[in-house]
Amino acid sequence: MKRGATLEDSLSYVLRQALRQVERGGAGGRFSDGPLTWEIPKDPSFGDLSNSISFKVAAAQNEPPQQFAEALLQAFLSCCRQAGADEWIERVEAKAGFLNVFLSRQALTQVLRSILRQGRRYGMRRVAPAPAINIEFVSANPTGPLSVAHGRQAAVGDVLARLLRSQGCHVTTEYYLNDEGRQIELLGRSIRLRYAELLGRPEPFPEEGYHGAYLYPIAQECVKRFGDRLLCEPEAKTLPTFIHVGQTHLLEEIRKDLARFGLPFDRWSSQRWLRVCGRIDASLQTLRSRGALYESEEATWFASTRFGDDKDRVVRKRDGELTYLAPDIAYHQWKFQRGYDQILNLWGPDHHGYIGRLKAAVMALGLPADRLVVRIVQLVTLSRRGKPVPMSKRQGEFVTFREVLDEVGADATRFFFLMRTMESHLDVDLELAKSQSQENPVYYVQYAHARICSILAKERLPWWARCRPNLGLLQEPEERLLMRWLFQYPTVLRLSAAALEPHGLTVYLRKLAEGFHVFYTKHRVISDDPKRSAARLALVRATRHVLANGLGILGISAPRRM
RNA sequence: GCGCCCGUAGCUCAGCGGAUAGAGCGCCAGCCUCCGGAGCUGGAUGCCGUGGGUUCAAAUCCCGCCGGGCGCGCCA
Repeated sequence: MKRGATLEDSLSYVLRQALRQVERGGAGGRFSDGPLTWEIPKDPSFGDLSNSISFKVAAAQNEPPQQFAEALLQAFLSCCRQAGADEWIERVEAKAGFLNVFLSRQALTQVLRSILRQGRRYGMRRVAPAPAINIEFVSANPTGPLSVAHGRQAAVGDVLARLLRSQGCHVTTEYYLNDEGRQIELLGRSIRLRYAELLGRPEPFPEEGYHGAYLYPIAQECVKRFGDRLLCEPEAKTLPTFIHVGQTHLLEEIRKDLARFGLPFDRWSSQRWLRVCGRIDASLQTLRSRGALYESEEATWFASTRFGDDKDRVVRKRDGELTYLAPDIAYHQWKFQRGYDQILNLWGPDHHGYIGRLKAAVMALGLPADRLVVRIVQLVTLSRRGKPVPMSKRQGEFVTFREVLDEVGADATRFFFLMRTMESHLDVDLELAKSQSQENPVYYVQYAHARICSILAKERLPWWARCRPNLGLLQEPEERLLMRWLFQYPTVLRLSAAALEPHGLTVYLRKLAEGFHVFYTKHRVISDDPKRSAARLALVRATRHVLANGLGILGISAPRRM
């Protein structure tokens, strides 16, 4: 096996060679140059890896699939021999058109050995040069507490970053701060009104203001720091003070939640900063020089329809103010200028209509728009024992991310947020998520890890057994199945990263934990047979590494005891 | 009206072009002299929303319809 290549990689190489041989004999097209991917059959009776390329080639060559599969099988076997890979394979079958590969015991024990050698590096890839990827997510306005939907975005984005890093990418996580504009001014005014209210001089509260009770502590702070001085001056003059106090406070709360969730952003970008250093004007200038802006009805428009958008968009309003699109264009131009190979944004579903205009802007700037990928993370609903929990409590109040974190805890919250594909609506049953018992899938996985730790703590082996465990002794079906799961881990990481979908990893970890629990129930690890104990301890130790690595990528703790 | 997401077991959802459609929860029946029972074993449950099409092969891809959710501002 080539250094750094997984067993799966090597077998793909061999398969490609075999296909080339068979194709040369036949009349068909060049399938051997196309993508060749192994599937992992759910049913182990179909082998450890399987491939259905024969159907495609056979259809093109007008040949029965099974007949082609049999020819491919012969070529595959001889290529294996040539490549010296035949020791990894117990047997290969051509069945109903599929090519099913059964790994040898040697291959599986080799997997075990590489896990034990690599430890936390198992499953990691190294790519040179490392692609640079920027992921921007959460980016909630500092005008209130994080919502449950933000929490889901936080979990997905963070795990995506870790997954991509595991595949050798250089990832920057980034939070874009809308620290200027109408919403922020509204925040300042809302705080001022609460402040006036606390001082016994209430004024009518506007419909569109921020009604949430979380503004009272901020108003209280203003009272403490400034007394009633801020009411003596005109609103226009004191607004910056209210905004500053409010934004600082709310941003601090957001950071606290994210920190509790184990999520430190690499970079915080600010809209205000973009404006101050002239980047917004500059990018509008670029658009103008490229003829993508025009004036109409006293406003400035971006001709986004020329770049595939449904309609043109205003960037500067009649009153001279910029719309939110202008700074966002500048922000993305700046991200491109920073030289990323891929720029990934995670947005809520309410932003989906916005993708078109942003892509249009990137194209209009002459930037490679295909490097910008926007994924929508769908909404979260909460339930309790199957009954929906209303997300919006009173006016301006909603169930916050923090409340869920308080009730359920960071580990379980993360796991539940990652159990579904990000583009599906997600329902989290709070009672299920926080129950520290039977039915909770988080504990199922963590329990497997803790169980192994407690076994390992009991290890009392003679030195000779510990040094060179004979892994060939692992012959029980449950042992083989467990090794099969361990073998799949790198593939699961690779596929999850490629699909930009973390949830496959949570599904996998449940299966791995199940594989362990089944093995554990059936067989004793530590027995009076030192050789067998040593082999099983090695198996169990490898399992622990993979559980810990997988949980690590999910950002979930792998407890030694529970 | 237009756009996006979703309709799969009683509930929450995997599977997203391949072999007999799966898991968890819930329900029923079992398993601790022995490494952690937060575990394991067995059982019942399905016109994969619907009608067409593409394909050797469709829950999966394409089109129509029905049902649910969310968007569609010179708000962000």
